[in-house]
Amino acid sequence: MSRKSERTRQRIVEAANRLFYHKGYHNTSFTDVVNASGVPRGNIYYYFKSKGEIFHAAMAYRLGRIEQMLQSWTERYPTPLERLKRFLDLLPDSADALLQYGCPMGTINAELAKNDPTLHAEAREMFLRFEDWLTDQFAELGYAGRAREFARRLLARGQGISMVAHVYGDRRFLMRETKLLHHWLEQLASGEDQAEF
Amino acid sequence: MSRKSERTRQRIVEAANRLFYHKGYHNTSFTDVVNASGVPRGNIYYYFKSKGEIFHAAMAYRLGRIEQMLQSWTERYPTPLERLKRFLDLLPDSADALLQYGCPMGTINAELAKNDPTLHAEAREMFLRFEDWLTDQFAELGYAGRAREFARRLLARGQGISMVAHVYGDRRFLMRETKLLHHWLEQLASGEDQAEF
DNA sequence: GTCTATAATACGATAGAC
DNA sequence: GTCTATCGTATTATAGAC
Repeated sequence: MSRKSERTRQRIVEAANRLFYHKGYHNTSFTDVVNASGVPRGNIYYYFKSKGEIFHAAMAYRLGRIEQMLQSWTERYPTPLERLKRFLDLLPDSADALLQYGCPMGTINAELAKNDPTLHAEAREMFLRFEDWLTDQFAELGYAGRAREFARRLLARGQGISMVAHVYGDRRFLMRETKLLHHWLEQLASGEDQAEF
Repeated sequence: MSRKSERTRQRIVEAANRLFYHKGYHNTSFTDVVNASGVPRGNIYYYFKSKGEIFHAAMAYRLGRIEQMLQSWTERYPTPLERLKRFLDLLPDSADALLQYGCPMGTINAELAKNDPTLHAEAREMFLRFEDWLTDQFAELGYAGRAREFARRLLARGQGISMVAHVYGDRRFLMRETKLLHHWLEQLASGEDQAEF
């Protein structure tokens, strides 16, 4: 595959990925992808033979970025508390997009979990990567036995905050609730587990 | 409008409402509604002149049921703590549907908030009704100044739990996290606010 | 008010020239 | 590898007989 064709393919993937986030999967048409990517209509079928395959490529692209991000956090921050707090910073850092389109991971999963098991399994992988990484951090923090429980709980808290902030368009809510999660993590790190959350 | 035509109209609304929940709005076709309602094809256009109008009717239907439910809780349970705990019982009570299709209120809002402002405004009304009712209960519990904050937080917690339980298909998570929320409410009712959550 | 037939368009996908 | 023209189907929506 030539360098130019790789770039074309990547243009399609990134355009489709953006549209799937901004409009949802079912509400994104082939024509949308064609227009957004600038690639001639039939040409897309040279790279992907169906809409499902484009989705597959978009999820692979996202997974790569997520893994890259998590790995960079692991390298940059020496303590699990710092890493977990960096994770929480995703919320304020991407507040604009979250308010307008919701969580890129949560909204696509909620849409496809209804009745597209194959596509949903690919979308769910994003959750699993985050969960594994968060589990590692909670374990290193001293909660080995409950690390996965805490990880899943933290994901759910983030999803709830993103969802409600999105539905209400409420930036202050997003910021306020994120602070609460910081407090929780600090309590956990200091050994004061009584809050339980 | 005759009694029969009212029944026909209602059949359409209920079929569409169920489909919007089970498949999502954009993934529900007119043909789906025709098949599910048993009403002849063109006949639907006698009652609704567009898909958007069917959605409007479906949301009005849901809102009526929500208001009916909240009012019955207000009448049946004398204390705000009992009412709030009844609200939490929605999660285990509808666990089967939540695991398969997600929260009926959350998923439709997440889908339409992306880029359908008119339809989204109608879906958001459901959140507002719950929030107002929850706010009343927290106020009566003695947290007048923070009642709306607590109401929105409780909604977000429920949304996060529903979302993650849906994505993972994890019923035990749903049950476990709901218990945590019960503890929170009990702490609030007993005046031990230090947990903050 | 009810129903069938069908229009008009948008959809995902293909064929084939270059 | 690239691009245009177009296919067959599913979509929303209408016309008009009863």
